[in-house]
Amino acid sequence: MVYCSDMFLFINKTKDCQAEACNKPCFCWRAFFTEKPKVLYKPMAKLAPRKPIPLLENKGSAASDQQREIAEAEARVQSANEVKQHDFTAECQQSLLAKSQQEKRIVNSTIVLESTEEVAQSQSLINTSTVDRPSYDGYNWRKYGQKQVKGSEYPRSYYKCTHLKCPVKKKVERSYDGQIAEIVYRGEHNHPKPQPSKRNQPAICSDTSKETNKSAWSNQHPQTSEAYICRTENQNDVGLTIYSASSSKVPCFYDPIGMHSSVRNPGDSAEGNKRLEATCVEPKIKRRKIAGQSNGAEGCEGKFISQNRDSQTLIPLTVKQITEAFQSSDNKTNFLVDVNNVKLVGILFNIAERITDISFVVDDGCFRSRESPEGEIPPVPEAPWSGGM
DNA sequence: TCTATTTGACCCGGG
DNA sequence: TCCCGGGTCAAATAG
Ligand SMILES: [Zn+2]
Repeated sequence: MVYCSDMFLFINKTKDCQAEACNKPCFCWRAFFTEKPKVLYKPMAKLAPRKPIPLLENKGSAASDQQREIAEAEARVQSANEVKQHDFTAECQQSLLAKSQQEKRIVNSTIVLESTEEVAQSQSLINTSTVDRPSYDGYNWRKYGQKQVKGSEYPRSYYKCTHLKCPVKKKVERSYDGQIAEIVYRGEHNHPKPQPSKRNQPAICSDTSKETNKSAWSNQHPQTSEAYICRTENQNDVGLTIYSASSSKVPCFYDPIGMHSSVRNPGDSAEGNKRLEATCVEPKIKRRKIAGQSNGAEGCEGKFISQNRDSQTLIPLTVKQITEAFQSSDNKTNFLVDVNNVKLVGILFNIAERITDISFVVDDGCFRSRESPEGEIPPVPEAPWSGGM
């Protein structure tokens, strides 16, 4: 098995387990890979090159590449959601819709792994080329603010989709070393992904400004209904970063920054229909005048504040949660993960040097793989360490 | 000249 | 009512 280095493995909780025989709170999970961001956050102003860089142009500085990677990571997060849409059965989709209001949070941590290409298939949506070509998330974003949030040690950046009238926004928190601390998407795009035109790609800000640069655009993916992207549900997406070593058989995990391990679950209520609240944007009067608070502007701009709004979040998962990992057979590597006190046995299937699938065994013994039809419970693969889970 | 980012000020809901 | 803090605006700035 060949491990791809610097990749993130995101594990998404897609829905609650509905197997009849299962009374326990287990879930269905699906995973996807993304590259591990390495860029350092540089709070410096005006460092970001605004000019979009033609795809493929990047072969340049490592720094650029790193930046791109971060962006891609984000993109994948979002794309994963798309993927999700495809993979699920109608039933699942309904389930998702039910929760659509909830914020989507994805956690990640680091692990090692291989093939960057990831599970590519599913993700083909996004990336496609192994080569860089950042696809970011395929949408164009404009940064409209940055702020140091109180509870967070990292600055939070605010982005808006640049598409006309598209209400989608995203908040990105990134650690100084480039780790994605959290990404939250709100709303759903009301337009298809923009075509990858080298020109005119509004900075895809995937990150703090400086990184914005070079973006190569991507979007290659089939259109997939992006309409669903943000509406997906999960509040508990968890991600693992797999780190790795090129050919080692056993992944070695490490924790670059001692990341956050908190997996936050928005309170989420599932109800609520996801209609984006229309924001009535009225011409606002300029606010920035003198300190005197002027009468409030009269615009009533709806805010997507509640957690039931569509959104997604990326949260790092500490490596501690990956309690064990090792290769069990020719094309499988197992690892044990502890997510919210739920023990998951992850199995990375690797065929032809490509990771083709990942499945998890929840502590209740139910086994779910991305493609597993609802209710079907494939035999539980035996985990080498099963004795001590 | 144009466009995107930076960044401090402002808005506004919650406590 | 005041204060706090997250989110947003928009002038200034940079490329
Ligand atoms: Zn959009």
